[in-house]
Amino acid sequence: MTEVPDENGKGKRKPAGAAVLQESVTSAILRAAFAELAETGYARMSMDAVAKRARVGKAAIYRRWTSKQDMVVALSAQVGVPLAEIADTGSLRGDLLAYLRATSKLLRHPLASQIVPDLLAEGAREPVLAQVFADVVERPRRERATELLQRAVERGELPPDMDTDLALDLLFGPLYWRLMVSRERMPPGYVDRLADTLLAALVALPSVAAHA
Amino acid sequence: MTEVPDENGKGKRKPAGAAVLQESVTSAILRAAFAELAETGYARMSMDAVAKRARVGKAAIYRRWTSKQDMVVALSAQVGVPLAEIADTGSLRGDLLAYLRATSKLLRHPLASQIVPDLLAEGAREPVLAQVFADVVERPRRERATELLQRAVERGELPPDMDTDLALDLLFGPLYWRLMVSRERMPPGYVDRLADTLLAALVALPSVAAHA
DNA sequence: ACGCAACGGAACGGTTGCGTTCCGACGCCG
DNA sequence: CGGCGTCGGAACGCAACCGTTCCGTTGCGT
Repeated sequence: MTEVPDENGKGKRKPAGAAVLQESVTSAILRAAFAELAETGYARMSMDAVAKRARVGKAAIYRRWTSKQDMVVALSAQVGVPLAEIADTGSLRGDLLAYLRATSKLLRHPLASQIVPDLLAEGAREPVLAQVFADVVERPRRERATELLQRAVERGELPPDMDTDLALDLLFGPLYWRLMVSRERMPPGYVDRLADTLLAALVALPSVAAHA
Repeated sequence: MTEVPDENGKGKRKPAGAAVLQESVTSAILRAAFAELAETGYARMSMDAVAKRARVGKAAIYRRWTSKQDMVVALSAQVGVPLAEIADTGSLRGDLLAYLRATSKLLRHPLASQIVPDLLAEGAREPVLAQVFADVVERPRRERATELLQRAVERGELPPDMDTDLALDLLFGPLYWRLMVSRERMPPGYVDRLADTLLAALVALPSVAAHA
């Protein structure tokens, strides 16, 4: 159900459409759905609007996916994967900065910044959305960040019995709060100061066993 | 437009309804809208459903508010205000713990935890929702937390030139991330460990002027 | 005792959306 | 060169929702 057909199936066609040259119908639909999702939100997004924006008949959409939900799930799966790379810069502080900068750039993306909170909220009602979001965004990010912390432990920059669970919340939380919830602008040097503060917080982190 | 009429207008009535005894029509509507908002989400919430759940005619709703948006704004304004109290326990650590516990309890409320992210996401498209959310939830919280930090400065627990902006993100972010985004359960002692870590982070906070 | 005002409930017209179906056009593949 | 499959587009039936209007009922204030 969820599979996205390869670009160009058996029956190929030349561009044909007016403006969108050289683009397959499938990718035109997904691109339109992405934009529409950002503008309108999942709940209000209409398939007619997607078809219209993609200069496509609705039949072309339902030939590929069985429903709006199915299409959005496929779209999320395709978009979510490539955004989970974190570089190894050789030091914890460098890795932190790289991660914070990458995340900040991502969360400032005009489309993503609208879609992420929307799908997150909708996920509370449509479990399949929450699932794909967890699998395709949340988990990869968490894994990359865990590797980042593990590298610091191996370098001796962090203690081995560190509370990873809490550390991850410290990495993700403040930046997400500022950019997605509070939505205030970041003053110059904000990311650098955040990195320094997180550095201090991480080395002061109680071990997993600590209870008070 | 937004004003909520006093309980019981000129033409009073006894309960009349079946189950909901002793409850004014207005509060029955708001209660139903709150529940419906949590279940369905703002975009999908229907006025018919609210009326039905409140055992009320739709006319009774539109006699009070002009639209769904108007009603939700009034509802948010009424609910949002009382949740911004933070105690003065005499020490920064005590205040932090009190704040974290209070917030954690609030964000675990089954209705609020559904409504908050939903209205937040919707606020990106309906500015009036974002506005009321900022005025009625965000700003009061921010003010209380600023007072918390200010008290710590006066006690000498934090430096006076602290970067308040960054400090607030550290206070709000991790807990919000865990409870609203990641939505994983909090292991025993989590809040205490978070408080200790934040304590360390706050004293290590660079001053406002610092750039690297 | 009476009238007024708000009540619950049902129905309205108009709009919107979903998912399906049908159409004529067009390109590729054999 | 002829047929097959997909194309864009329009229309369909059906359901839901909005906001309004009307109805007969019910209780409070005078």
